[in-house]
Formats: sequence, C-alpha cells, structure tokens
Amino acid sequence: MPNPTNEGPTKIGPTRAGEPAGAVVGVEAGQSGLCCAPLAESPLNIPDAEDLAQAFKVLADPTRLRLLSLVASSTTGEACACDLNEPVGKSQPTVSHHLSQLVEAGLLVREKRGKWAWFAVVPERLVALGAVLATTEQPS
Amino acid sequence: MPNPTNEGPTKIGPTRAGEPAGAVVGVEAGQSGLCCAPLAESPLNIPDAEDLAQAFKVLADPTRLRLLSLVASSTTGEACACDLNEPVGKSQPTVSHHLSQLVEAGLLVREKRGKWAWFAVVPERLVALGAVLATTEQPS
DNA sequence: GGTTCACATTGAAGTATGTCGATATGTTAT
DNA sequence: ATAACATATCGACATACTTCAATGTGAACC
Repeated sequence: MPNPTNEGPTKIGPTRAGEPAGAVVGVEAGQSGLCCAPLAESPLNIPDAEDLAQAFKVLADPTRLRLLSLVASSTTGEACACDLNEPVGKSQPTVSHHLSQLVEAGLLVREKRGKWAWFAVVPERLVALGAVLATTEQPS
Repeated sequence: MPNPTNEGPTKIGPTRAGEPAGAVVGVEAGQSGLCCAPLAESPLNIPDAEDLAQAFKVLADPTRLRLLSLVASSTTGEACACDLNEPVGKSQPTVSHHLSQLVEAGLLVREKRGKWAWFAVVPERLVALGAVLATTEQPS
C-alpha cells in the first residue's frame, strides 16, 4: 500500500503543503551553497573541482536519479519516503541511504511529519548544477 | 615544456583550427546520443536512469572536471594532451585514461595530428546534460 | 635502419561505493 | 506500558574506481 491516502500522513502535524517544507534544513553544515562558474569560463581550481565532483557523484547513480525524479515529478512537489521504496525496487535501508545522500548534497530537503519523512527538491541547486554545464558557449 | 609553440603541433597535418576537429568521431558506438527529458517532467525509467547516471559518473571526478574545463576554456576551442598533463598534476597514463573516458562519454572529441592528440568539447552534449537538471520548474 | 617522442594500454594496489540483513530510534495507537 | 509501524543506522560483502609503473604502439627525425 504505497500512497498513504487513507492512513494519515497527508494531513498530519505541520502539514503546510504549499511551501517547500523545512527549507534550509536539508543543507548540512560544511556543505556550503552552490559553487562554480560555467566550465568553459576558466579552468577549475582544485577545491571547486572537488566540490563539483562531489555533487555530480550524488547524481551518478541510477537509483538516486530515479528517486530525485520521483520527488521532482510529484504533483504536490513533495513525496513521502513510504511511496518511494516500492517504485525503485530496492530495500528500505538502501532507499533511506540514497535519500540521505541527496539531502546531504542539497538536492532534496527532508521534513519529518509524525513517523513519515517527506522530501522536496531544491530547484535552485539543480539549476545551479545545470548552469555549470549548460553555459558552454564556444569562442566562435 | 608544456605549450608546443616552437615545436610543431599547432600547425601540423589537417590543422583546420576553426571547426570542431573530427566531429562525430568521438561518439563511440553503443554510447548513443543524448537522452532524457528534464528530471521533473516524469519519473525516469530504468534504462534512461542508467544512461544518465553513466554520464554524470564521468563528470563525478575532480581531475576529469578540470580536464574538461581546461579544454572548454581554451581560447582556440581545443587543447593538446601535451598541455594537459602538467596542470592537473597526475601521471600521463592517468590523464590519458580520464581523457578517454570523457571521449567515450561524448563530452570530448579526440583528433590525432602526428604524434599529438587534440581534444575539443562537444557543447551539445554538455548542454543536454545541463538541461536535464536545469528545467526544474515547480508545479506552483 | 634505429632513436626519440607522444600517447595508449596493461596489471596491480588501495580506496570508495551500492547493497542488504539485522538492529536501533522515534512516533502513533491500543 | 506495550505493540505496531516508518525510518535511520550499523556491519559486512561484492563490485567498481582512481592511480601509477611498466610496457606497447605509432609517428617523426637522425
């Protein structure tokens, strides 16, 4: 029974369905904001390259990409972990681990409501990573 | 002696400096074109997720990102491998291996001129990957 | 021919990563 | 309190990855 419609979580606790949940909560300390100009602008220095690589590493797993996509494509903008275990076909600990990595990378934010964990995407983070790749203008 | 200015490669063989060198040459068979709609559009299926993850995996290494950035930010739009070994501070086999991975992923194209190997970015590939992330519009 | 140079490939070592079963933590209901 | 449930953490295993020294491959030059 994936979607918790008749059981509860949809309307529990601080159910402010509109806003992006806990907001900044997900961005862990040490893992600072966004980072880095477009790749073609100037050669990456080592620290920036390591930060960027770390971010892409989190995106470099099919299960995590599917989780991220499931949350991002949800009509309400958020998704309960209880609805994510089944569609990706991995064990609960594995899914939990992946979701934690997505949160630690600043790609998702987690909000606990009762016994459930809700996740929402951080669009700015996705866009910032995309911008590093997308602005590849050739010098003509 | 990094930059081959007084030795030769800059003006050897098929030195068509303007165009993106070998063009399609770099995109290996099996590794098809671009793939995938924006993450938020619909949940990723397994094959697409694997393809995307593979692409991001290649970007998920600081040395490869710096190599890519070095080539992308070059004023001529291309770079000789002989100029890439030193700035990234890794051994020649390591750099060669990373460059091969970037080529296999369709992010760079390789063109041999005499004994030198020249690399150029494939902007469309970068942009396509960025687009998967960037178009994260919330459903309001 | 032989030598030198640029780059690719191979083999091996150390490290990191994905995965799951078992277990812990915390919340709700009885 | 006790039970049931959702999620997080731990420990362990298998696989993949980065890296380099040694060697192979081809091209240019003597």
